[in-house]
Amino acid sequence: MQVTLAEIAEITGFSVPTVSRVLSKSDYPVNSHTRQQIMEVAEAVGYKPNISARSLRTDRTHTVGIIVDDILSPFVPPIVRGIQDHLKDFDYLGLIINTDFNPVLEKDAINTLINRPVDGIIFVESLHSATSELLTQFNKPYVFVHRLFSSFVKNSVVPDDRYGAGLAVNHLVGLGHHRIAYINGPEGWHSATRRFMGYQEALLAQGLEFEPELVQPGDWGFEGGYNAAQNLLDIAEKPTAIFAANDLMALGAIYAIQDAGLTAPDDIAVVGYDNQEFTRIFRPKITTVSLPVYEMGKTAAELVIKQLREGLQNTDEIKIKGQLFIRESCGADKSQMTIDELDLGTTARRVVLNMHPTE
Amino acid sequence: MQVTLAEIAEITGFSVPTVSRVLSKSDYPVNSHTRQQIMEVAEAVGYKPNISARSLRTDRTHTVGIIVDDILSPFVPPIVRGIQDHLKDFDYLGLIINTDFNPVLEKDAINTLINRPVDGIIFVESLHSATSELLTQFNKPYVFVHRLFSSFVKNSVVPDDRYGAGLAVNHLVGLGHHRIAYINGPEGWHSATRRFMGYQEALLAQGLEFEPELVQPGDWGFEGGYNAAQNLLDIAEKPTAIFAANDLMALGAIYAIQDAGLTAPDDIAVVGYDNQEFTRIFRPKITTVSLPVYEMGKTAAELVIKQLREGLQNTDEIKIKGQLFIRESCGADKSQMTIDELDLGTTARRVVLNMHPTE
DNA sequence: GTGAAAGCGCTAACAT
DNA sequence: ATGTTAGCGCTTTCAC
Repeated sequence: MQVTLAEIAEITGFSVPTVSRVLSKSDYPVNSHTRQQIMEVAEAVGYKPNISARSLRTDRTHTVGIIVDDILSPFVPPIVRGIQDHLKDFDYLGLIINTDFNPVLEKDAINTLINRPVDGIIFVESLHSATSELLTQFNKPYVFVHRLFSSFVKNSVVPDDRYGAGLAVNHLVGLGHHRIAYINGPEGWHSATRRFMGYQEALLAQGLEFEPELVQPGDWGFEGGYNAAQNLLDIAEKPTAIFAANDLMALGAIYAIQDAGLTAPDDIAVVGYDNQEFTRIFRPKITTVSLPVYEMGKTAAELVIKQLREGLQNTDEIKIKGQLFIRESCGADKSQMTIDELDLGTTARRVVLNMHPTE
Repeated sequence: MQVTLAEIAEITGFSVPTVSRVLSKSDYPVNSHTRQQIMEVAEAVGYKPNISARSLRTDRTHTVGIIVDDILSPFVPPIVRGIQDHLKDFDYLGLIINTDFNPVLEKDAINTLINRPVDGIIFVESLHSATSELLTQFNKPYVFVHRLFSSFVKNSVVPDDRYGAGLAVNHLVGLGHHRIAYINGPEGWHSATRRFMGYQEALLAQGLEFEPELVQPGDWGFEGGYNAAQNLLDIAEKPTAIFAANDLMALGAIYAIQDAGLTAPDDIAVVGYDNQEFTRIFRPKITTVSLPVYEMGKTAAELVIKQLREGLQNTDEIKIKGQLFIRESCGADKSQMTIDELDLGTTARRVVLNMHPTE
C-alpha cells in the first residue's frame, strides 16, 4: 500500500541508493537524466518517504517539541503560532504538550520528548528548576520563551517590559499628563518589576518626579485593578492618568473610575499592558502596549533552527519590543489612534474574507 | 549516548527479544524474575525506547495529526486541549498544523501527515471538499470537529446548536419575557440556521408566537449586533429581550441599548451564544450558552482512539450539548447565576494557586 | 519461557 | 555517476 524506494528502483532499473539520492534531495551528484526519470516515476506512483525509517537512519526527525504551560492560556496560542510559522519554512513540525505548570507533568513531557523523535525543544511559559537536570540528558537544542520568570537563562526569548512601560508613560506625558499613577503586578513577578522600572525610568527621562504615593500594588486581576484605582482616587491631588501593568487591571481601574462618577479618559486617562483581545471590544477601547507574543515565538523557533542547521551556540537572552496601541482609554486624538483589525473571530473573518465554507 | 535494548540484553544476559517483550509492555509471557530484573536494569540505565525504530517496525506512531484552521481562532485552543487531554490518557501525542482555511495549505497539511508518522487525523474547523479525495489515500482513521459547515459528515463532532438556542429562549421565558427578539448569524452558516431553528422551536414549545419582525440579520460581528438592536428598538412594540446568535453581537446589542438611553438588563434583557472569555469581564457580564468546545475535542479524540484500538467503524455525526451560563445581562436573580472562575489569565491563575515560579 | 533469525525502509560508506 | 554492502533499533515470526 505504501510505495517504497525499492519499488521505484525496480520500475526504473536503478538501484535503491540512487533513487534515495534523488528523492531525499541530497546534494549527491546524480546524472540529470537519471534524476528526472526517477522523479517522474516517483511522482506517478505517489511516493511518500517513510519518515520513521528515515529518522531511524539519520537521527533527525524534523520535529520540534513545544512544551507549554497550557494551550488555553491567553498568550500561548500566538507564541505557538509564531513558532509553527517559522518551523514550517524549514519543513519542521511542532509537537505540543501541556504541563499545566505542574513540575511532574513537565518532567513527563520532557521524558516523552527525549524518547520521541524531536530534534529540539521549545519551552513556552514553562520551566521548573526541578526539571533542568533532566534537560542535561537531552543533548539537543532547547530554548525558552517566557514572560514570567525572573531568572536570566541562556537561549531564552523574553518581552522587553521596561521598554514597553516607557512607551506607555511617554505617550501619556505627550498627552499632557504630569501625575501618572501606576498599578503594579504582584511582588516577585519579573514582568511586574520590569514594567515598574520602565515606568520610573520614563518619568525621570521626561523630567517628572517619581511619587511613591502614585504607585499601587495589584494582583494582575480585575479586582486588584479596581481596588488600586479606588485608592488612587482617594488621594488629595488625584492622578490624571493611570498606567496599569496589565489590561485586566486597567479594566478594573476604568470600572472604578466609572463607579466614582467619573469618566475614562475624560477625567482620568488609562493605559493597560498586554494588548489582550478584549481591549479592542471594550468601551472605551483600551490603549495598551502589546506583548510581542507572535514575534517571541518566531524568534525562539529561529534560535532552534539556527542551532540545528548552522550549529549556532548558546545565545544570550533576547528581548523583544512590543508596541503601543493607541485607542480610546488614553484620551488621544482620533488621528493618533492605531487602526485595529475587524471584530470577528479569526475563523469567521478568514472565511468571510477569503472564501466560503464547503457545503 | 542512547541506551538500546541490546545493551540491556548484554547487561542482564538475556536476549534482545526477551528484553523487548518486557520493555514494550507486550502481554507476551515472561518469567516474572526475568521481567523484574530487566525492568530494574532498564530503570537504572535510563532506557528510553527509540520511537522511530519502533514505529518503523510496528507501523504505529502513537501520534495523531490535528489539522486546525488557526490555533489563534478563539475556539480552536479549547478544542485542541480536549483532544490532547484524551490522547494523553492513551499515550498519544498531537501534531498540530494550521491551514488558515486555505485549501492549498490544507492539501499540504494532509500530504505532510500522510508521510509523517501519524496514526490518524482530526480536522478542527477545517475541511475543503477539494481535499477530500486526498483523504481516501489515507487509510487510517480521521474525524472532524466543527461548527461552521452545513454538510453532514460521518465521524464528525458538532455542537448541538438547536438545543443551545432552546436553553437561551427557555431561560428568558422563565424570566417572564414574551417578546424575545433574535439576532441571527449571516445566511448560509450552519450554526446560524440551527440556532434560529432552536429559537423558533423553543418559542412554540413555550406557547409563544413566532414573530418575524423580531428577527434581525447579523454578521457575527459587533457592528451587526449593534445595528440589529437599533432596528429592534425602533419597533413600535419593543422586544423585552434579545437573544443574539453569538456573544459579539450580544455585546453590540448591549451598546445599542445603552446608546438609546436604556439599560441592559433592566429595560431589555440580552443573552448571547458561545461563552467567549470576554462575556465574563464585561459589564454587565453577559449571559450566554457555551459552545462545548472542550468536550467536542475530547469526543473527537475518543472516536479516533476507539477506531485505532477497538476497530470502531464509521460513526454518525455526534452532537454535543452546551450549557447556559447565567450572568447579569439577562436580569436573572443573583441566586440563579452561574459561578464563574477567577478573572485571571490561566497561567497567572495556575501559578498563583499552585506554586511559585522558579527563581 | 527464551533465543535465533529476519526485516521494517531508509541512508551512509565503500567500492567501482 | 552508480551499485554493493551494511546497519540504524526495534518487534515478530519461528524454533526449541
